[in-house]
Amino acid sequence: MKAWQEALLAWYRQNARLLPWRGEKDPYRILVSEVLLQQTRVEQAIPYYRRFLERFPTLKALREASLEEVLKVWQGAGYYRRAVNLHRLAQRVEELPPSFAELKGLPGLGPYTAAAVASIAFGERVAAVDGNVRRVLSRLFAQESPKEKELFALAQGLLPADVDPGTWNQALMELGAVVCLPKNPRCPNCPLAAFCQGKGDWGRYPLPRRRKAPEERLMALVLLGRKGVHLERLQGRFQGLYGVPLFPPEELSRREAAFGVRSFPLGEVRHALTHRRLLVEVRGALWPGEGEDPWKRPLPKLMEKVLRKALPLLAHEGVVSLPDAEAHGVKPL
DNA sequence: AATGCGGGGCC
DNA sequence: GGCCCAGCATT
Repeated sequence: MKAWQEALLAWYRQNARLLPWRGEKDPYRILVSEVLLQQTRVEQAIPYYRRFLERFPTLKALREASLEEVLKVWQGAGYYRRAVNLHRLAQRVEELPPSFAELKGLPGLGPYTAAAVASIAFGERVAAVDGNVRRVLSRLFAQESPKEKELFALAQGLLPADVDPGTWNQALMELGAVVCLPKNPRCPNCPLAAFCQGKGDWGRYPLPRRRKAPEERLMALVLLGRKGVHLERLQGRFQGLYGVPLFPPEELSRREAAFGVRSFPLGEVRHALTHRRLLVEVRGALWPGEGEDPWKRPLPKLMEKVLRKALPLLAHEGVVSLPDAEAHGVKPL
């Protein structure tokens, strides 16, 4: 084993954060943690990890739950396909297969998550390359734009013999998460500083690829019926969750005609996604249908904003219960 | 290889 | 406001 590998492992033994899934043996619980951690910071994932496992403690419990129930627990965590895929996975297999190759075929498990579960839960010697590992290795070996395949081959070759692969993978990720940071890396505190070829100008490794999120204009139509708001199951973006009709502005007249209403403006809502800046004009109308209480459904954050903007309409005749809304963090204007 | 998919924290 | 996060699926 090389000196830098010893240094990393020694650092990890001393500095590993105490996280709920550290030391966990149950492969299912490790899987849940890894899926929740996809593109999600540790601090954000922890409460969902606890909530999810309290409600679905085993693969069997998850399998027997309804998708909507699963989404309700996932509400707020984002990337809702992860929840859908986890639910599908539970239907697909009785138990988690103990190998990287088999795990990688399951819904929602790509190369990273399959490798993470295989190495951490089952001890398989396979490298798990996430954004942290990519950044750490890019800097350590001064690689500006390493390709994914090369990076995996490199990481695979770096797995030390006689070290638990799950521990090694986590040590590399931990370093990236708390020392080898994207913006302000703490090189003076880094156990690998003496070995790092990219330390001088860390900004080059890896080279950031920039793109700015374009703006997208949409309209949201809040229809207030006798018993509440008209909700649809959303398609595409926010798939599986619920919300009011959301569409491009040019569809307004067609939508109004379909519902038999004339709408009026309630205000604008801005919502930033990673690759889009949404500018949503919220419109409302009284509608002869029934509708329902929206706060009982899994809603994306955008729809919470839309409904908050529509609060003056919702308060109309007290059809929608404001206490329910406030329980969801919605405050009157 | 590029794009869509959430939400939150940090600068 | 931009950037990034223990990525995956689709094209």
